[in-house]
Amino acid sequence: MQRSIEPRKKPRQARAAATVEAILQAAAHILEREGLAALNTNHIAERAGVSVGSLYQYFPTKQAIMTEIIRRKRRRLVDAITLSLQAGEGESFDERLDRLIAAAIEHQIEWPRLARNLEIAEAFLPLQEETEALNQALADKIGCFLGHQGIGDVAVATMDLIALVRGMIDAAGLAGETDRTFLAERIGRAARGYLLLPQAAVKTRSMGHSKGIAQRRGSGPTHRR
Amino acid sequence: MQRSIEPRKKPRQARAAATVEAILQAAAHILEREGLAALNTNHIAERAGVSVGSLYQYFPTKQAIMTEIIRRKRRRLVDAITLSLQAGEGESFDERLDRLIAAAIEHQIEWPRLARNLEIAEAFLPLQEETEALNQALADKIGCFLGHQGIGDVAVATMDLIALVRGMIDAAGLAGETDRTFLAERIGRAARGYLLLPQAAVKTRSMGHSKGIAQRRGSGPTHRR
DNA sequence: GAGAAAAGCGAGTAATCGCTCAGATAATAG
DNA sequence: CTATTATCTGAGCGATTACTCGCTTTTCTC
Repeated sequence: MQRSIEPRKKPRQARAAATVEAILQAAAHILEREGLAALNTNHIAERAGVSVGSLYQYFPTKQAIMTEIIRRKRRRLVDAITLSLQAGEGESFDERLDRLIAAAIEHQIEWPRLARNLEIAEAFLPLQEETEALNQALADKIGCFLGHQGIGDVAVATMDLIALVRGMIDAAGLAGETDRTFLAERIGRAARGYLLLPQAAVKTRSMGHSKGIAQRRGSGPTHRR
Repeated sequence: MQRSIEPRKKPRQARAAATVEAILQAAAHILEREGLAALNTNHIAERAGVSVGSLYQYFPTKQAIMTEIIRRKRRRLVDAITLSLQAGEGESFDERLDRLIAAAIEHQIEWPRLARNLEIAEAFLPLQEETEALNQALADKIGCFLGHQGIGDVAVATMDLIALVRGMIDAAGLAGETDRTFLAERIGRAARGYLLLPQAAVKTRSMGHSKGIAQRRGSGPTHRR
């Protein structure tokens, strides 16, 4: 039932490498311009200027193509975050936070529909593990940064910050915003509020049927199963 | 090319109404437990304990089923937001904000994968108009609430707040969190930071190739096309 | 150059899945 | 009861599309 999503074979000649690039390029292009529904293997091959046969030499399934695109994008994100943290070494907390936010915006806002369609495509791919790993990698880097700031629960804070930043950038991107500075300023306010405002004393205003065990506080997010 | 997404006919007998409910129930169940990829009409019918034929008596297309689920969920959201604002009339800003956040959490966290998959499914449905209308309805209510707080650009603020809150709740839900109080407190900090922290003077630290026209400021989000 | 290996081709196959329709069954009316 | 209307059934049609395979062309090796 479940077919492979791993690449089939490595290209050995230059033209083969070019073919692989053309395929990925074409798929990304279709995702940005025509949407997920238009993404079928015949169309990808056509747009890439190769035959379906060639496509299937390097990717055993259509999902493998999407997987590779997602993996590359993730690699770029991790790199960008890493770089932005390195670049800001020695700077103030505020400056470094701004760098982080700017890097995230730059990464996500350039091709907003591609970004969104990739997130959607993930729903059809068996990538939960890799997603966890990515989040872990980001959490490590960002958590290390936050750790120096006396933030309490670093794991939770990291998850929240990523979610907050992603949510706001995605919404802005889909709304057609291109002014990165304005967006960065707004995200910065939310992030600073999250990180710096005092934690409210836990008023136990009961909040509906709280059917969970009162776990949590300083042990990281609970993962299902 | 585009088929209808409106219900086909109203059930007139009790058992027919039960059939419709069973179908919607089954579809939602599949979305929560098995994911979007497993959502096909044969499977829905099977799980609902009816035949495909019956399914197509009430829903002309598969998309019509998803549309109905989404519409119901939206109706519940608007109702919950409205109620939470009414309930808090006369209370302080802080209390009302907390009510809003609690309502959003209650709405989104119960079936987190269903919520996520519905958002994804929307990408395949011709619901832009309704989505705009929903956002407008929420923006009106929330904007009216925010308007009394001296927030500058209410439209942008509303969009940002919704994105921020949704992002954080979704992430927490998918991570398996069930402690609503803890989550509400964190979201509250981010929201308050966004709303109450002073807008930073616009430092023109150039942020990459800012290829957009410097539009924006106080005129609401720019929508594509 | 010859031979081998890699890359490319694209018509065709097979599987999936949305959806129909001809007829069976149940509820309701008179 | 009969007639009528509402509901339900599920085998299978049709369209889409992921994927294969036998063959050709290009590049590499010696």
